[in-house]
Amino acid sequence: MTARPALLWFRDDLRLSDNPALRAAIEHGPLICLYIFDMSADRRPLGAAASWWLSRSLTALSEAISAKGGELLILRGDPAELLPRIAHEADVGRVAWNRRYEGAAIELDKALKTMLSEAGVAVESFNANLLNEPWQIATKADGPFKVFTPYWRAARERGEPSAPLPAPRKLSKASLPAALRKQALTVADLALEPTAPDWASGLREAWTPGEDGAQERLGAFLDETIAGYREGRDRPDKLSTSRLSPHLRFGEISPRQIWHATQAALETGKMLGSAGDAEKFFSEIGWREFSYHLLFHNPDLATANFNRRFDAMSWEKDEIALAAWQKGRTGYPIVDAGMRQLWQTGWMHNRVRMIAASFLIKHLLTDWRVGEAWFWDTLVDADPANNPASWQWVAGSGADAAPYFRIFNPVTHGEKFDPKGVYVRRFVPELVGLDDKFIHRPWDAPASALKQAGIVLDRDYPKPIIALDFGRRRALDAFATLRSE
DNA sequence: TTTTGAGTTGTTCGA
DNA sequence: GTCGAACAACTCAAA
Repeated sequence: MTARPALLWFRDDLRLSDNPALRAAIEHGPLICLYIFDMSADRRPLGAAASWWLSRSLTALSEAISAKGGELLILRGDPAELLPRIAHEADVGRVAWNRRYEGAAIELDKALKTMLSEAGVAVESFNANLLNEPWQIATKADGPFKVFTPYWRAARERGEPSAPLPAPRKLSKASLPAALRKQALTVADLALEPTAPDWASGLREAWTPGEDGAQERLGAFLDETIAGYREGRDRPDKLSTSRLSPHLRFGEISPRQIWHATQAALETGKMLGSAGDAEKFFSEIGWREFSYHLLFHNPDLATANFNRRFDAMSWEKDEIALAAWQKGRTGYPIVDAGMRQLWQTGWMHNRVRMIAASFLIKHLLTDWRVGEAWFWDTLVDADPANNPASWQWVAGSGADAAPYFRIFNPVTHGEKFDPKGVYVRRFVPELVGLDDKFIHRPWDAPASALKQAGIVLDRDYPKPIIALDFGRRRALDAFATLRSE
């Protein structure tokens, strides 16, 4: 009698190394590797850019599994219906997965655990994607943290994260019943990549989705980029960030792996960065952890104000201004460069995300959820925790939020963080010839400078869609109404 | 229970 | 150009 197969359900953990569910599953007999493209309306669907990434990442995963003798089974539908059926048809004895933290995903996983257990299937779940489970970090009063610094201090006091697991050398392949095999899809069948029009060329140039691509990027970051990270991370004109966010989003690399690789590079002296650079990098990983902590304790983080006082806010609904922001035609070069970088590459530098988000929320007085939804659709790293937590932070409705009177000035920020306009010129080519002095405020440029650059305002590049002092004043007044009393 | 120190990422104004 | 102060209280987390 042969052992019943074990089923590994891949979700946001598209890797073979440091994958605890995978390790648990291969200990018992033949293996079924499964990915389900979730079609249920109960879960938030992926945005377009993330769908593109998923397509590439699944291809990479499928190839990596095949290279080790296994096979990735891809299906489409509702996991609540599919998983119990597969377990039954394939006589699965054990199911393993790595945990997710969105409210709807937790609900689904709980329900499945019950269903499968009642059907005589052993179910195991693991932490693969966080240094600490959200519930493992708590205040002395046993509550959730609402401020990053004490959260991160408490997390650090738990000590070093455990060592990452190696990838299995070989994978076995369970035989599938014919009925199930007939439903198997290829990645191409999922049709996640755009065709007409094909808007993904900039994404293909910028990224290599998949576990190998993630490890390469980490290696390059630790070999070179991390030097000066502490200050350099704020400079969009330099490639000074890790750009690991989409790899983390899909679990192609784990924070444990990042932590230990960074620590090892630091200790062997191979790294150009200082201990201070590494510490800053760790704290950015910490912000991701904090966002998951917030999401776990506030499942409606993407839809409801963390600070309920903001429910009384009356936002503007200006479709024309919103479209200008989305297309990168606000007339503020740093905002427009960011929004176009997002559109072209599926990613935006963190500093510019804050500037662009602040502009939408404060100067255009737009509900943060509108911006969150746009980023969700256009970011390859659109993350269920980071994205809403960060938008709420900028809005002032979130945990540990900036005081309401902090309204980023896109001109000052541009001049501070992109002093030569290198970033602006990269993504707003119509301003290429404009003098550095006016690159962040073309409307101030004298006629001669515009003429020399071959720019006619409102023909080649828009005049500002809103005056900064007007927008700032309006936002301050609107936010003032939310104060107590 | 009360107190105390502290809190990612800012802006503007006036000396 | 540079620097400090004002902005406006508020909430969190621990002692």
